[in-house]
Amino acid sequence: MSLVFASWNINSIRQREALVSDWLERHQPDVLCLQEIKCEEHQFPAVFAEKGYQTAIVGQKSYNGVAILSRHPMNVTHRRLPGFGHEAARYVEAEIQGIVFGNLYLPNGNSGGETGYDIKLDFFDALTHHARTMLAAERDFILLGDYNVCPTAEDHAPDALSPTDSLVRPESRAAWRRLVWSGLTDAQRVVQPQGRAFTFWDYQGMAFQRDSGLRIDHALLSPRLAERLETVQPDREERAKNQPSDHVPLIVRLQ
DNA sequence: ATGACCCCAAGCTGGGGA
Repeated sequence: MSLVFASWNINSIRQREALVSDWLERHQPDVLCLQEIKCEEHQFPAVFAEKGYQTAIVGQKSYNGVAILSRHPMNVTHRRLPGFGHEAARYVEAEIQGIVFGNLYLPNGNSGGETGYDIKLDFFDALTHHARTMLAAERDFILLGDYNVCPTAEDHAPDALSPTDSLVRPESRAAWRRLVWSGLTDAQRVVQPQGRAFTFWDYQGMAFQRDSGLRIDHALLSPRLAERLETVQPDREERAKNQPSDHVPLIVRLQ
């Protein structure tokens, strides 16, 4: 039996309800993790529940917000990232089919000066601690979402970012490596060790047409799940749709 | 040096995004 799940920063679920509905019809994933839903729970479209998906929504007004849609029974385990002391709606976690799905929207870090950037590193520290706790307990888990980090120079087009951008700052990349090297597997880099696998293209400057993109949406797998990995694919077609999100779904299939 | 694009809450402008 295979399991298909995806991560998608949707940049307002209310603006893109129809796009997501259409995508779900065509792909029929077991689980879809959304970020930047940009609404409160009571504003989240009802259509997904009507289609038979269970929903776990952690929202707030205007900004951030994450949600998990699941075809299977779901047990919500966290509505905030343990150890992260900020109120923003950036993490929701649920156990589905014996697997823990941690759906995260990591702070961008470019706003609010160094104080704002430190919040990004704080989130990374808390996430790494949480991952190590689950590794020690030998849980099967996936940490997926918008990490707002390009792990290496191959993960952004040469002209896509300033060298001082928080997505490529050395401290951001070091924090990423500390997390991954705790014992997790970057799914995309198993099926495609090198080269471009962008998941984001800016709205400005014809970035998609020029393929001036970033790889910032990631799925990290615990050891046993890494053994089951079949395919990983950013769904680039979605970026060519009318009024798309600036991110595309990252689709993962496990055996 | 500035704006570019898009979303949101407000309210016709500004913050945040990446």
